[in-house]
Amino acid sequence: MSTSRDPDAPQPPAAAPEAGAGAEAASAAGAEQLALIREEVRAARKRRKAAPSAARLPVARVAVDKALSHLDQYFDYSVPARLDAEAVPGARVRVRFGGHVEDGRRTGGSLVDGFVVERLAASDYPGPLAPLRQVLSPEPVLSPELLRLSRAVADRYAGTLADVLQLAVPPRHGRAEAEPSPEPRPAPPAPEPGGWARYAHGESFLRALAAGEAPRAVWTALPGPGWPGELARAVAATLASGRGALVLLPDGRSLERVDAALRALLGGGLHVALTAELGPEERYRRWLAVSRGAVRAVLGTRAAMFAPVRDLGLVAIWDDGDASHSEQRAPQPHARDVLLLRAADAGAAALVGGHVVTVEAAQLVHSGWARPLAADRAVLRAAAPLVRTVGDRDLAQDAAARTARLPTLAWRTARDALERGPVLVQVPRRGYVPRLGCARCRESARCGRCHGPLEARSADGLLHCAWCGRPEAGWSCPECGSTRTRAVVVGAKRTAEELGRAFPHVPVRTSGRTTGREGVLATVPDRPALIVATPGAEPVVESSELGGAGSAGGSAGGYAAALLLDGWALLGRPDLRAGEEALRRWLAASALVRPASEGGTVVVIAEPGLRPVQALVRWDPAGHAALELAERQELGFPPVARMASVTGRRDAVADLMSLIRLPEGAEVLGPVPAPAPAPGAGAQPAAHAPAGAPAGAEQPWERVLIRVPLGRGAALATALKAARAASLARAGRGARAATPPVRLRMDPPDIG
DNA sequence: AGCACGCCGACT
DNA sequence: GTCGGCGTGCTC
Repeated sequence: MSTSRDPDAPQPPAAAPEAGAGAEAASAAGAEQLALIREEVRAARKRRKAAPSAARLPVARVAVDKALSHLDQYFDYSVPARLDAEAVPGARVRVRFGGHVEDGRRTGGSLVDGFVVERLAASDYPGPLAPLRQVLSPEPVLSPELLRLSRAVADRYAGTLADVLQLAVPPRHGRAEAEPSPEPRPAPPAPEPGGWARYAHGESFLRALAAGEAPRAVWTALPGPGWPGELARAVAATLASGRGALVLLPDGRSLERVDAALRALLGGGLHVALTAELGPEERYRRWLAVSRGAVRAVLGTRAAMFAPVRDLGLVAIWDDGDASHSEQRAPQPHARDVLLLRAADAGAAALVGGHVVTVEAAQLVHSGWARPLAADRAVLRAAAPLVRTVGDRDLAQDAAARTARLPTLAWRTARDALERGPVLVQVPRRGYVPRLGCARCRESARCGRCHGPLEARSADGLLHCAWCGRPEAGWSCPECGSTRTRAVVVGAKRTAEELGRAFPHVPVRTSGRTTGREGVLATVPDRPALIVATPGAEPVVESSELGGAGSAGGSAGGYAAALLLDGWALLGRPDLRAGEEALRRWLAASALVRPASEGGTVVVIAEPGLRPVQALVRWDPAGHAALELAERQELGFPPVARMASVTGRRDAVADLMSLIRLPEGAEVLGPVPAPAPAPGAGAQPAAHAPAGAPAGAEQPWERVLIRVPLGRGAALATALKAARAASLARAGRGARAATPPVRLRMDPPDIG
């Protein structure tokens, strides 16, 4: 690293004498020379100290890139005159941080990166200011809006600004930065409504976007291949109003579909896609084009949630229930929340869409913040496939199901559909945690006090609550009164092979991370085949418009049928969202099937009486979400309450909990034993104790859940942050080094 | 995280 | 009397 721009860097004096050799070095002459050198160095330092500061606004307030939880604050530095022009607000700088004062001058410390937050005429810091060492680039990458957003996200998630800035500002790439960004293109004309005409308020939503207004909607997308086009038109309408748009997709495949739709609508040059696949240089190039205002529309995966779109007019998220919208790095913000913060800050429109409606989205409607955007029942019926169920009673009477593992109805449906086109078979992924349910009716077994899930944890044979840890001695099913439980889990490893045997003359292909050797397929041709896919990896059927094997009748395209075989595995997950998640995956697969009018049929192997199954049969995701929301309200579950988890070694958790000043109405659940996180999973790698460490050093991990009423989430985050800072400050150095810090998580997704 | 300051035991 | 142990606190 060049030090030419660093005046304080230790440098040899200009006429450094050669080191004396042998005994002569210790002579009086040598000592005299050393003193002379020392004098020279001091004089040089003085000369450098005289380096003038900038005349105007000589102070730079800097957000230092050090994720110390008790140091979440700005630091002021003086701006040397030579850096005056470059040290603009938002610029990346390098400063010396953490040194000490030695006869009036600063030594030691390490160079850290940071961002200039603002330039000031004077600092309120009483001590002498250290100078900025280097301006890495005058590019103002941290705009005031991005800083405001990062601050808000840090506060909401009990994280530090430094952590969020790591997510919000991509690493610099010199070559990309040196290039000019393309000329901004003129705004396109407002688009025709297209598929939005199928929705009750679709056209008015699009008109409002084009008119520069800020409508907010929870969009229940119709089944079929139309939704990428609808998103593209929403973007185009926003661009037409002279504003920018940001659309987040859960994965690269869905992003490519929207990208293609937008290209078909507007041509290229008006938008960019931001995904991890691009690599750092190209990603930074595109990010800069957005930051500089050269491109006003962004399609991206979750890391693009911070994309610095200018004059933000619309934020949109597709399939907000998909787990990949949740950032894995601290402080683990959720893309939906970040987008909603941005919409509120910028006065932008918001579109939360998917085939399913999440409870969080339903709450946006319930609170009046957003309006529902859905099609009338008649339109929906014309677009949706027929959904049929196979429940336990059907299975019990079905000898074929026991041997072939494929119920008769499913087999017949597939056989008939294979005459007309491809058939999708959705099978569960492996690795789901078994959960306890009623042995008779499979209702999930929950704690009588806090409604957490019960688990058979220890050898004492008792059931324990996974949330509050209370043993549940006399559980009985609230539905049917049975007192027996059983693990509710299904494996379907050999589904593909078994199907192959059931349909010997049909090609079988697989799509999925773990399932097949082909990996995840984006598309499959529109011809008879069995496509076995895990949830989220379902390929789209290629459009048969241009030749191909399509029928002459002008088919809408899609699978002729889908078999959803993973019902129990999905519903049996130890998760609050199991029902919503099952419905989400079923709807995602079913939305790829042709309408019932063209013979499209879905068979789901699940009890027809269950709420998500009924919602699938009636294709009523909004109704399902409303019921879920009402139930969460009753039980005090998120998102009606806000929750946080505190995970760490027993002492560390106990210490933090003893220091925290909880907001009013807070409820502490636990602690309960928790698995020690994998080293790579969290922010910091867990320090391994040396082999000879005393046995007491290896403390078990525990987790506490804290639940507060809606509206106290911010207070809870603040309290957690303060408690962690106090805990870190109190812990001795040795203790701090030996114990990995507690992990705080707002809105934990995996609370059972 | 580094790094220095500060206040108590064995040494030239 | 000092050298140095690491407990405690600060870093613009």
